[in-house]
Amino acid sequence: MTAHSPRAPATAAAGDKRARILDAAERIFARRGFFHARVSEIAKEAGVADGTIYLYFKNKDDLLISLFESRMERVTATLAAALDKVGPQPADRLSAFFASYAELVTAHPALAEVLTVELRQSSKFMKEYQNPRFADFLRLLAGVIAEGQEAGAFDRALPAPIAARAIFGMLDELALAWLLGRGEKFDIVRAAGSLGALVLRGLERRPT
Amino acid sequence: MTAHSPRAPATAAAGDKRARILDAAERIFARRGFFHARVSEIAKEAGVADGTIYLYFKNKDDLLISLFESRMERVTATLAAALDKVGPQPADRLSAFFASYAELVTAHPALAEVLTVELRQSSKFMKEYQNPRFADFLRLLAGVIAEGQEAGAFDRALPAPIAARAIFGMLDELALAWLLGRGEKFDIVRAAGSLGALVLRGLERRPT
Amino acid sequence: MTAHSPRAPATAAAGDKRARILDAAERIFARRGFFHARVSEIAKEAGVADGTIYLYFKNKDDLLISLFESRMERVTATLAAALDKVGPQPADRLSAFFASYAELVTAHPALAEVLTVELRQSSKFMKEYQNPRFADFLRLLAGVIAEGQEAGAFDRALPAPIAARAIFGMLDELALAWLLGRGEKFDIVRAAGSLGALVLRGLERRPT
Amino acid sequence: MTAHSPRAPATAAAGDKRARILDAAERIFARRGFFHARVSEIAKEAGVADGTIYLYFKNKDDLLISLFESRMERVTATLAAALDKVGPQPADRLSAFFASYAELVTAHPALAEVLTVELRQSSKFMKEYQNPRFADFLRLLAGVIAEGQEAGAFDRALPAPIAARAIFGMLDELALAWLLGRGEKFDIVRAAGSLGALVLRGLERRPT
DNA sequence: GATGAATGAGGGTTCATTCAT
DNA sequence: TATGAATGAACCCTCATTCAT
Repeated sequence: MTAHSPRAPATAAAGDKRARILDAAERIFARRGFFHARVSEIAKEAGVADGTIYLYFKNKDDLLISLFESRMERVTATLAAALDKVGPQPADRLSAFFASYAELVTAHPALAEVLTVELRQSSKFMKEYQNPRFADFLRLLAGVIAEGQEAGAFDRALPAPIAARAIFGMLDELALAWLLGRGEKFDIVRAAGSLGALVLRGLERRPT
Repeated sequence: MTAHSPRAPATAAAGDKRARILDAAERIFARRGFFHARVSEIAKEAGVADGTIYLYFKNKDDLLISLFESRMERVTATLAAALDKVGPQPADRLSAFFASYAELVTAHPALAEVLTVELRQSSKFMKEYQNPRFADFLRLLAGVIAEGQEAGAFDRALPAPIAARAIFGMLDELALAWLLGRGEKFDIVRAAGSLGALVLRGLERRPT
Repeated sequence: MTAHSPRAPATAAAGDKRARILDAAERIFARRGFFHARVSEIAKEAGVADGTIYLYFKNKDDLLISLFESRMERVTATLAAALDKVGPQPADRLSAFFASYAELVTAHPALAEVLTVELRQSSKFMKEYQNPRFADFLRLLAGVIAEGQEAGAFDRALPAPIAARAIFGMLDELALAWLLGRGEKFDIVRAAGSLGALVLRGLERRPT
Repeated sequence: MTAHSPRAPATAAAGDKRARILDAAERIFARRGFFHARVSEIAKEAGVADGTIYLYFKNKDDLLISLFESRMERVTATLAAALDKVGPQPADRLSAFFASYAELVTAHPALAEVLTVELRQSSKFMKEYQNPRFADFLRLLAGVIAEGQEAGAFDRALPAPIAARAIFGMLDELALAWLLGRGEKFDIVRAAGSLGALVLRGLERRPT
């Protein structure tokens, strides 16, 4: 967990440099994939020396983890802000989640590619690392569902965390299809809207 | 794919060898991940010499692709067989798909791990390779949905191929959560059942 | 020295097979060079199985040596025959040697390429192997010069074996230039004629 | 050639490193031959890590080509300097060329072995590579002959470039014989002198 | 802090050779 | 004799990481 990264950069330049490396890593990881990405390539893209990366990150794995944490934090914050803008109705909040996620993907495709594809790369990442930022993300989504269940609006058959996980799977796969579907890029925002409606109908309690 | 399999597997043992290598690769890829897996490790697991692998597969990438094709073919065949056993009702067929997928995951966790995680590994795999077996799989699922739409049972708001993709994302993520959730292994078959019901309610046309 | 090659092929087919392998090796060595040539490639070109080559030759090195011996034997025999056709005059004999060598190169470019280039390849060939066939070749040429010296026609300043070696160097380099000079192929027969005349003038004793 | 030498050899030691690798390659190639030489062996001989070689040379082939260029450049410069010391008489200049070449071989046998034997090794080297340094060398020698022809001292029957090539062949073969003739090492300087005289007599125009 | 030349362990792949059939 | 599938030792090269400057 980037224990040795300067958490509180002494100077603005240092803080700037860490961010520049993360930005570069995002582009290179998206373009080449984690394993094919070269540390020297990232350094070049960031405009720093190879060795400089090791002043901010313990190693290449740590760079991926730090990138993931940094971006996932932003994603969760962005979605949380979007949820804050809509009313307390569970249906509205769930719809907003779907819409905001799709907009994020279109606005930041490199980010989406890294989260979608590279997230599953490092065995360290998948098996050892506990991934607290992703847990935060899932908690936000599960919260929306749990609120709906508690309010009596949503069915309780499916535990909220599992429902959240499944919904993330939907959105993630949708993003992947959109990112890789070179020629035939469908309208992901519209598709997310329809999917949101589908899930909503599926969750809503029927009047007996 | 494997353009250059030995001219003619003269003996049964030779024909067996390709399968043994694929089985070994499945286990090693699941255990270590594609990039951390060593070709020599796979050879050892298969009980063949390193060089023998290159008699059946062009290179390590080709081994992954061939493994994926072989297994995805089986998965699609298994699911198709399961669909054949249930009646023509779209709702029954979709439910059967969810249930069978979850059963496959519990019956073949190494296979599931490879399909779930390693599928997204090689950039060659993700970006260059057209992936016809996965297309077959999606076509099977999309077919179930399209039939429901044509029969007037399912809503037409979402194109069947996109719905299929999203449903795959759900199941894939569910499988991943189940596979990696070491301690807290939930009941994936039950969860898939609930998810199937959810999707079904979401898809079904409401009487206005 | 191909001790284990069947010196006296029991059947015509076997003798044929050994010759076919040598012919194939000549073409492949000329095309690819000794080190880049694959034994399996030679086998394919010869229309035999890989293992068959090892029934006739101890190993790849032995194949090169056997090829060299076989061809050098022919070359020496051809040149000796050419010398037999001209009179006993040393000048005529030396001229005939130059002319015949150039004609051999134009008639058998693959052979020339192997002798010219591959001859210098294997360290075994260059340093360990005593090369009796090449010694025969040089002896033939040195003999022509020695006869001239003994007859008082040629100068004795240069020992005949060294003169022979230098003349071979001339012809060998001329052949190499001709073989590799893709576009600008000069007339090697004419050039050899001029060179022969030059050497002749250089060797002839001047009337003081 | 070596397209990617380190950006700027900051220190003298770094500039030295490329030269040390070339020196080591010269010794190892001479000892083992290009194909049997191991890159790790050259690195050890040079006192650098294996990977360091790839900072200065693209690959093993490039190392051979660079070595050849470096050495041939020196050889041509040395011979050109020797020619500058003698007068303008074509005969003197040609004799000086023969003598200087022989002296070079005795002074730098490893260099001579590489130029003589390894030059013909790589098919890339022989067939694809244009070999500008060898062309410079031949041009120097052809220039001496052409000057003699223009001055009316040498016969015009043989084009100067072909004569130069043939003379190189003589000297090259003489060097090879001397290098490999373990026990019976003749006096190459004396032999080159006699050969030079022979060629000179052969080239000189006779008074009719 | 910043640099980037140097390191060297590690691995995918090739291919001469063998041997059961 | 002939085959060709199988072997496995050997090697070139890559690239994450270090450390002297």
